[in-house]
Amino acid sequence: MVYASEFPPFGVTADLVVLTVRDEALCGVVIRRGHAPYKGRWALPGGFVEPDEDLPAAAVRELREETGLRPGAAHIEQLATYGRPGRDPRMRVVTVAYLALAPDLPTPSAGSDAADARWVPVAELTAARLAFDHTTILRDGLERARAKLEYTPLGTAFCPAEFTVAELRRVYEIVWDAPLDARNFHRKVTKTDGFLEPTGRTTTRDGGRPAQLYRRGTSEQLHPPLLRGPAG
Amino acid sequence: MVYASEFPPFGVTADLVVLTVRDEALCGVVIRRGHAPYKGRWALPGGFVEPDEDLPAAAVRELREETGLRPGAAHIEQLATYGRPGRDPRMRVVTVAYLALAPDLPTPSAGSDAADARWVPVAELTAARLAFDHTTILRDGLERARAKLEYTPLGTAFCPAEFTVAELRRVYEIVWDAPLDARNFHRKVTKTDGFLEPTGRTTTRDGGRPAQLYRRGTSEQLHPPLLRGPAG
DNA sequence: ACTTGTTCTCGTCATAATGACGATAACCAG
DNA sequence: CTGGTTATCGTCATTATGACGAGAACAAGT
Repeated sequence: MVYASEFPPFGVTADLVVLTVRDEALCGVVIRRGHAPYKGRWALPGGFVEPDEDLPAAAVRELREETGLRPGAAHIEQLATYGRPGRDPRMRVVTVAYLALAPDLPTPSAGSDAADARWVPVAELTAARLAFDHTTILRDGLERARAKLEYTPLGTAFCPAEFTVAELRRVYEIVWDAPLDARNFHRKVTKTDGFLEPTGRTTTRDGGRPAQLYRRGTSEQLHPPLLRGPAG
Repeated sequence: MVYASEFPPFGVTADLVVLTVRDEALCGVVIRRGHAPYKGRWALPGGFVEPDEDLPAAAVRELREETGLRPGAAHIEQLATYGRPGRDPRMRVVTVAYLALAPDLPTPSAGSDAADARWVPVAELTAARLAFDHTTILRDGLERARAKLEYTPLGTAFCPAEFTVAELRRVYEIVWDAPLDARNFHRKVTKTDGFLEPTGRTTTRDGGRPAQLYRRGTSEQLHPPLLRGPAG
């Protein structure tokens, strides 16, 4: 690999907005920074892309190294890229941000690098002053996640492999921070082709009458979408 | 600016998918490459980001330098970032791609760098073998543009400042490559709040009965969206 | 002046999707 | 067996959509 002198060298990092729904709140992963700059501040997990590493691979690697999460269950997609000069005081860095949506997994064992990784409710994170421009990245990730629930079945990425309609509805209510009518939601998700696939099994883990268990269907898009209010 | 040795240096470019509607076809800008690699092949306009330049600024600069287009009229947004190792045979390059939607402007005067910039129908471009992974980037840009027409008023970015409903409908038909019912389309766009703003003036440039002229409204999102068929 | 061709714009009707909400089913705990 | 809880189905009014009829308002030609 030759590095010509004709082009300015940039550092490139892959950072992640990792979201889950736990304890009735939408939470994101942050890690406590161990050294300057922004020492002691919360930051999104991430790090430099290696010389021969693909960008999605770097995101997955950082997710595993810094949070201990297995990428298998999570949905990961590219979010956006941030490169404002001065956003890293040390040098010119371009950050390719990824958005990961995961079911509620146990907090990673504080082994390896993941020592200070934590799930924190996003309400606290958006109010806090994160390192670098990570507050902006987090906000963009949140808006992307909220929008994606409208026209894709990705709400299921927050659920375990098998889940009930009510559990999926709680996901929507928590991510959108708005109450939904249980009966209309049930009608919508069960009648939209390809959204849910019944397993035949039932569960009573939510109390009350037993609920059907579903897994995610095959479609990538919802037709028609499940829209938030006109305020959206 | 210090370049620590601890991180691998990347080249960073800003490339553009520039789309317009002209002569009843969706067209994109390509330039003919003057030197290796891919000498003589069509490529998307773009180039290296400068050491103290913001990413959107680099995209706007490249657009102006390589195509002579004034960024004022166009809509520009970040598309995605491409960084697969080996995508540029010379060195490791990460490309931040931008999507630009512009009204039909005259072909740039073949002055400056824009000597070999051309508008080419996207049907030809997607079939051609563009330089690097630019075919992939172009496809992603096309899909983004098609999707954005559904739930934003960005179809107006392809129109001049004042336009008729029929002209906007032609944009939709050409971008989606599907016929639309003129009467239903008219009802939809004129009754969706914030989509169009009447100017009071009329025109007969399309022949037939004079048509109202509109400009773009203030809303950023369409509620409800203007969906393509369930085929998605 | 009148006809013809064109496009614009409004209206009608059936169907589909949505929001609001009643009612029943099926479990658990006491 | 009673009351509490949640799941699921159904009803009804409202809204959005797709298909299409019909008149309005121009230009061009006769």
